[in-house]
Amino acid sequence: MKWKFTGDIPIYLQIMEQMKEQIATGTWKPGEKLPSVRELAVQAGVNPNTMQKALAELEREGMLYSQRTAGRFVSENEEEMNRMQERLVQQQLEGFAEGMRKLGYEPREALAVFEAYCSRWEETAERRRNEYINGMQGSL
Amino acid sequence: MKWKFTGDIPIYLQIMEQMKEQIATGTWKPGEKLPSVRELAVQAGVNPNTMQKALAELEREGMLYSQRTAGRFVSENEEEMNRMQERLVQQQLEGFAEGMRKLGYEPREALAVFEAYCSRWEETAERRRNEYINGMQGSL
Amino acid sequence: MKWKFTGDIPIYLQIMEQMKEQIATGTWKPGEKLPSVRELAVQAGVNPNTMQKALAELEREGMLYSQRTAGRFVSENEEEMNRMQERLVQQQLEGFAEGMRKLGYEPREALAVFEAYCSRWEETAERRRNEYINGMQGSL
Amino acid sequence: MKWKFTGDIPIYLQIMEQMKEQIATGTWKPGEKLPSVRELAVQAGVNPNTMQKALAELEREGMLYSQRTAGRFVSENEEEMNRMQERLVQQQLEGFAEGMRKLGYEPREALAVFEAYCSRWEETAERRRNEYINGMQGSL
DNA sequence: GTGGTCTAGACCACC
DNA sequence: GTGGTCTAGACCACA
Repeated sequence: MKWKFTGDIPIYLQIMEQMKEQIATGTWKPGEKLPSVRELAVQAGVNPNTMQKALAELEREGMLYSQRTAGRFVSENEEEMNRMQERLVQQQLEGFAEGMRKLGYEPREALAVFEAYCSRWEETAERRRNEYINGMQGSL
Repeated sequence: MKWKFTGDIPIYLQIMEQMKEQIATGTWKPGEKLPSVRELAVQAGVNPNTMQKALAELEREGMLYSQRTAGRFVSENEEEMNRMQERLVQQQLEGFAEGMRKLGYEPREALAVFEAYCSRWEETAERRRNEYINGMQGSL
Repeated sequence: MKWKFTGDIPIYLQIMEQMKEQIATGTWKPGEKLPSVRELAVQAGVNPNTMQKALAELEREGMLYSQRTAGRFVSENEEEMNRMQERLVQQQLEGFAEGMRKLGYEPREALAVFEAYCSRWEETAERRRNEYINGMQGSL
Repeated sequence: MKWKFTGDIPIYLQIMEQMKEQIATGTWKPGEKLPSVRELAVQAGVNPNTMQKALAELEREGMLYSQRTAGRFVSENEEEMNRMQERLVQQQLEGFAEGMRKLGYEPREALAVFEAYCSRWEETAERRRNEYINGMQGSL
């Protein structure tokens, strides 16, 4: 696991976010055992207190559970995890819709704008891919 | 202008956000004179210093300009304002795409999900409209 | 006389500066009679109080003198004017030397840098002149 | 660090200027940790808020960066700092050229005048040095 | 009356 | 102990 922090957001929040990402994308599987707090803290280069706070918070949110003697694990309660995931997605959607509304866009308009954004994004991704391939060929 | 603050974000940032909304949606027109710092502070129920900080920051961002003895005005530089608006939209788009990516969604997938969200939203809006009409009829 | 004001410096100071420039460059000659305060204020588009303050200040500095009934005049005391001019120049020199010193430049180094600046300046001026001439020719 | 303030310029601007000087002349090195806001405020004899404002502004300009719980540091981005330095020099040059222009001097003329100023300055410096040496000898 | 600056003193989240 | 935010209240130059 790679950790990267920016200066102006509480570190424990950044840790939580990055852990959620690991779980959502399946890098960390349900039931998997986490390293100890101390080890994680060392890996991340943060104060153990800070790591502890992040894990405790994630536990409160139901993403992790701890067995007093055996360590901490990614939650296995699939239903719970799904509900969690769904809630996060819902938050994203509402946040985006609300943000765009404040800028004067109706949901459908926001949708159109985001569609355009996706197209632009795919285009550049495509271009990069080609450049990468050409670069490879050039190096032969 | 109505002000509403939540406890966990600096007030001056919330003021800035709400003012941007007023300008983006055209409630405040370019060139329009704002109430004095003191008056705005009273309206919002915050300390003049806090309001001052929010306004100064918005000024730094180019949304407002001040004439030291005459008051503060919404920026008239239309081009600048458009660029501002565009930047805010871009931020929304990128924030949403990034947020969804962290939840395991590719941009196109996020688009589909948001499309579904829009449909749901329109449906409820439609339903509410009908209920409203029916309610009206019922009250006759 | 053309007036141009920027927002973040007291207007009366800007008036003073621009008047000094007029006098230093000989646009206004010693002994020349100035328009009335009211007229100047109208020309400059400022409050008569503001213009009055600027003129009073210039008078205090010895650049103008007023005859109660006849109006205000540019000072004729040549010696005084020369001393004034010299003082202003001295201020510029010292200010520049001090500013550069704070940036780590000895006077001689500052001189060299300014020499380079002059060369650059002349170059662009030259280029602009040529472009102007060519533009003229092109329009024939 | 010694602090000295004059009454007619906002204190926080004077603080900024003096800090820039410290950094430009290398008294404060890139990456170096600054004393805490409170301590600096005490040293300078100003209110912590005032010091905070000055530091925040310098941070906005990229001369400093802060880690919320560890303290404030001089920026390490050397390239950025060089650009900063260059910009300050450029400001000095343009300010001087413009100031002299208003007094009726073309850039080259200003250069000549400044050259004379440098010579005078070196002369007095030389004289002072000799007096100092003689004083030393005299005191034997 | 306007924006701007400053002081004094407080509280907070974070590490 | 650190930076950051906020309040309450004051003063100033300017128009």
